Amino acid sequence: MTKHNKSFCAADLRARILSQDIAPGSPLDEATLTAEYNISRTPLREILHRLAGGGYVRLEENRGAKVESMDFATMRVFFQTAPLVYCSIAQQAAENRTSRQVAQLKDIQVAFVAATRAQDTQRAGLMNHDFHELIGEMAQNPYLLASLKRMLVDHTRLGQTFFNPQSAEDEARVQKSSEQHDAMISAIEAQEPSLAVDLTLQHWDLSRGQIERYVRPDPLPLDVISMKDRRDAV
Amino acid sequence: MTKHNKSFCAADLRARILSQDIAPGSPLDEATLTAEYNISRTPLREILHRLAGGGYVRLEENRGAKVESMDFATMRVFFQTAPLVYCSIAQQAAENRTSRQVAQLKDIQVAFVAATRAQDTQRAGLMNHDFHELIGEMAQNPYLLASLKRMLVDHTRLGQTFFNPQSAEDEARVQKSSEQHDAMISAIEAQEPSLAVDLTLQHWDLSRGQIERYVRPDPLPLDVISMKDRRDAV
DNA sequence: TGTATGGCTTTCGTATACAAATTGTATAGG
DNA sequence: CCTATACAATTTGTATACGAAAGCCATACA
Repeated sequence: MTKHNKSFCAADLRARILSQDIAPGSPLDEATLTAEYNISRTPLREILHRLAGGGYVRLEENRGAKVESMDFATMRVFFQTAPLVYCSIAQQAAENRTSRQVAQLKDIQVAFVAATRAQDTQRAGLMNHDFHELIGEMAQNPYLLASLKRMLVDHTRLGQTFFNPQSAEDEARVQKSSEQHDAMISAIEAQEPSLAVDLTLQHWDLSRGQIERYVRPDPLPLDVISMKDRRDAV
Repeated sequence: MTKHNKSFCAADLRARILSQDIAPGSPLDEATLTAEYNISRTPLREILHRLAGGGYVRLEENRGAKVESMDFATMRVFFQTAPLVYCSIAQQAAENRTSRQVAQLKDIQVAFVAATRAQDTQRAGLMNHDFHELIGEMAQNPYLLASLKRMLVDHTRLGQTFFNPQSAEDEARVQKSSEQHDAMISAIEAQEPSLAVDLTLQHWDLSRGQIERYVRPDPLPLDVISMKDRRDAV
């Protein structure tokens, strides 16, 4: 580790934030990071500013950098806005994609499938992220791309549990997600915007369900700490 | 000029880019700017990175910073996307605005009207920019806000001629634009989303017409250099 | 016992010096 | 006369040292 420490640091921080390896709200101490990645503070601060521009990090004057956190108000807005942005992007991606980009997308999908097969949750999440980000670039729309990228930061963090299947149903959903990716690639390659939009909506529904299950999981079994017993104990 | 040189530099560069005082595509030389604003290269580079994050500036590795340029492909996308983003923002602004923000918006509108009265084209453009950016913040939607901000950078640059009226009709349009602002403030304050959307569409149509007139102006009069004479001359 | 104030530590912001990379130019060879 | 290559000059990228601001803790006073 001598020369491309800077780009490695940037990519690694991004990956660690997306995978929640660094939790939302965590402070990012400059001294610690410079020691960890063996770069000096100047390039590190440039990286932090870039990550801040992309919505990964929040900078506060004289108070350092923190990983951007998600409150409930933002989550509500996230669910409101996602279909609009994702579908608009999908439509334009199908219209404007280049064949070179389609080839790239297929490569990413191969890597994504490999990661899910290998149970590499973190890499699967990152490859899924890159998959959707590349669709965003296919749309050739720098304005909506800005929205999409910001949404994906939060989406990837929220969906981190998705690629860590705990049950047979979970595994079936990951499989279905992968199949939807394949269908989206076909629709985009064939330049069929309305089909791409339909598939995107289905993909969103699947992902939304998973996030909802994560946010509102099954309650703890009542017979372990029964409400009645607790009332008696007080 | 001793201490807040940095924030001044950031604000001034932003204003000069938005007003096309620094033309799209212009190189931003570090040495020149550090001398001009009397700050050192480290904070200047941070400013350039921030401006790059906002879509004002493009950074290329080892090749410095240039003002972001607009090609024809992007302009086409701009016209496609603006109604969607502006209307979505307007609707949510009317739903989610705080009364503090409404007060701020009125202040900006006062400054905007004053600038148009004073024929201060550059300041009018900037106040118009801030007006629409604040509406973006009212929407409380960080995802769409990213799109809006990027659109406004290009919109403000394209519309730079708008507030420099050359004819009675031009002046009437500026007046109408200002009245539309007032109506938008009312709709947002009264929390009437659908009215806000209607007004936004009208405002967009007015602005779009002005941009189209700017991009495709009246041709030069043919009797100055007649086509016939030119053919004979060759 | 609670609060306010003082210095003390830690962390962030800026300047400057140095290293690396790119571009322009001049010269030699075809 | 054109082209290629090497060297010089300019410009960008990085490291480090110094200055400034914020947070913390202890102590003193109400």
